[in-house]
Amino acid sequence: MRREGPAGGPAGEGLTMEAKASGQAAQAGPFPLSTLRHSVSHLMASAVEKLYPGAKFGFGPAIEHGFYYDLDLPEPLEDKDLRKIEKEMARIAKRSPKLECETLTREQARERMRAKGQSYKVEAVDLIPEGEAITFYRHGDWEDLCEGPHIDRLDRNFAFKLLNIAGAYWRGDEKRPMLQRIYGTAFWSQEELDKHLAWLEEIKQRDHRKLGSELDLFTTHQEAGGGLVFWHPHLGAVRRALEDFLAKEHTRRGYEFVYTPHVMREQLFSISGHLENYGEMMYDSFGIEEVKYRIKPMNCPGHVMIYKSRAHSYRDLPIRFAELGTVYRFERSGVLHGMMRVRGFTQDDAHIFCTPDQLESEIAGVLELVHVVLETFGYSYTAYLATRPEKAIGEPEIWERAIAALKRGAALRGLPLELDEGGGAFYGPKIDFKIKDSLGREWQMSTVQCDFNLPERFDIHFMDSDGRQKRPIMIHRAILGSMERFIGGLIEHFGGKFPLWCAPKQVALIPIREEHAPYVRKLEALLREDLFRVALMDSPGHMNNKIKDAQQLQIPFMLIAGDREAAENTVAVRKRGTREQVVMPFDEFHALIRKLRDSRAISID
RNA sequence: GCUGCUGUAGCUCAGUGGUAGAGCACUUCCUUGGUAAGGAAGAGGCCAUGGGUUCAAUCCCCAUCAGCAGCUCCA
Repeated sequence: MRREGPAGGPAGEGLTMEAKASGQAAQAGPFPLSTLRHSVSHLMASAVEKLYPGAKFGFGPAIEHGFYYDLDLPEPLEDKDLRKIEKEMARIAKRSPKLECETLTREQARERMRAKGQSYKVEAVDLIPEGEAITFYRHGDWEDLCEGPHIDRLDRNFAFKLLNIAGAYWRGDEKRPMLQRIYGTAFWSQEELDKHLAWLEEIKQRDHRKLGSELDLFTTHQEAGGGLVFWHPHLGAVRRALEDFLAKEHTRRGYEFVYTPHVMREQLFSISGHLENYGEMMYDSFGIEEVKYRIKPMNCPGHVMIYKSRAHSYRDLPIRFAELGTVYRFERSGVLHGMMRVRGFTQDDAHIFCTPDQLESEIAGVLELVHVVLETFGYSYTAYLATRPEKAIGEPEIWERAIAALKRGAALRGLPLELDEGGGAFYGPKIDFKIKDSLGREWQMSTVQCDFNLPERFDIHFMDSDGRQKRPIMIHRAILGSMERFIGGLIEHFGGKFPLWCAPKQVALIPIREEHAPYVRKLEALLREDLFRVALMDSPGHMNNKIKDAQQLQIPFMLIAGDREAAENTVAVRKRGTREQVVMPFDEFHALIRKLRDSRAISID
């Protein structure tokens, strides 16, 4: 899933100084929030110039949750410099609050920027389209080439904070110089700023890498290599629960599970077009008895092999092959990120081979499954239609047919589609889903892709009712995307508080004294027999300590048992995140959690 | 890959140009406790790896590996 990062993800990196912020926050001020933020980025730039004479400026737009400014400075900035800059900003806002606008001709603008040695700005002047006004905004003795608009005065009431420093290529091009980017944010009130900072803090607390170590979920290892995830038993349990759920939903919808090799002859990927179009993502070949092999970056060729293994009648179609297929892709070291961006991952992949007539209803079927699965986790979503990218195979007419089929499939489900121009896979167009998590962040995961090309390349066919060999169509689709990315996202979505059905441990058993251990061990046996995952905390030690441990591990239910409970066959039940306990017969508790589990309830209340 | 930063006990982190500490976790003993941390003792480190500078390097320099904030690119 693509991370539309909250901590200053580039909402709109323009070639102009235009603020493209969504301005999602309530507009409590006299100007739109994005206008305020854009003005504060100017204020920041002027403070930087004061503190670091000779600074050169790039772009400094407002973005989704704040603003940034790209700067070329002789020295690298440190975090503590941000506080210094903030102080200087406050001073400038008080001393020269008035923002004024001036319109210049292109030549004047170029000359003025050249005179100041602002080489990036000189370039920026030429990026302004013909016929558009070229304006400068000034406060005090600092001015910036900028389209505006801005707030009128910098001494209005607002609150701001500079957040972090990072490198950013000039104009987003990795072949160009790297500038220093300062991210910050601003609001019309201190309360709103505080709320935003609390949100950022919550994101930090829920970071899957942090929870991953606190809850003993997964690790990566320097000695094993970056981007390779080791799933510990706790996360293994989560994955197992998801896989069981998926297997049921797929079987119910006529999918059949297959298993294909992880390495295959290089030639296969040459036929499929992967080598040519996806080669830079693939690991080098290696020889087996003089023949070149590759680790697979995708599962499709393997599924085609199975399809090709015999002749098919139109009566066989659609054929739906599903596989939790593990693939390996080269990712540059700097992009690796916990479980979210890795080099080896498992897709909940499937390929549907169908006739042209079946295409739309099959697409609609996939969309239905996507809905059922995402709903189970409480995700809302938006669907995007991704069209032909620059690097693509297949004739444009074929692409048009596929796009039309996706549109009609979505229409069958009444699913509205946003457009993602040029975002398709090299072999066909697709519908991608962006989900919104409990912190309001958007991620990309599910995908449905139409493919007229692989059937052609592998020359697969079916015998139609008219006695002619025809070409089937392939639909590639993944619901979760990758287990790694999806479950990494789930950790953050739930903040480690998994629903009962997929929680690593579902019930903690805590005897009050050691002599109550046999009773809780008896309960453990009953629960395990019913396939519950139980944390039996019967080692010597104090009850309070065990309660603390169980709470910290976010175990949904704690059962505490002493003399009374053992005598009456009851349990004192304490729910995750609460301090109250309810005593009930064990059987009643058992029935309760069975219902919660089997209904895959999101909440344990 | 690029820019900047980081790597000390299983985890979170102190610290020093003369080869190391805390809390939690772990082990053992004591404690028998009714809803978030009982007490004591012990064990645990080639200070990421490889080079260099130095009488001497965990500390300074270089490279490599891994991580962090981003950029670029993606499930």
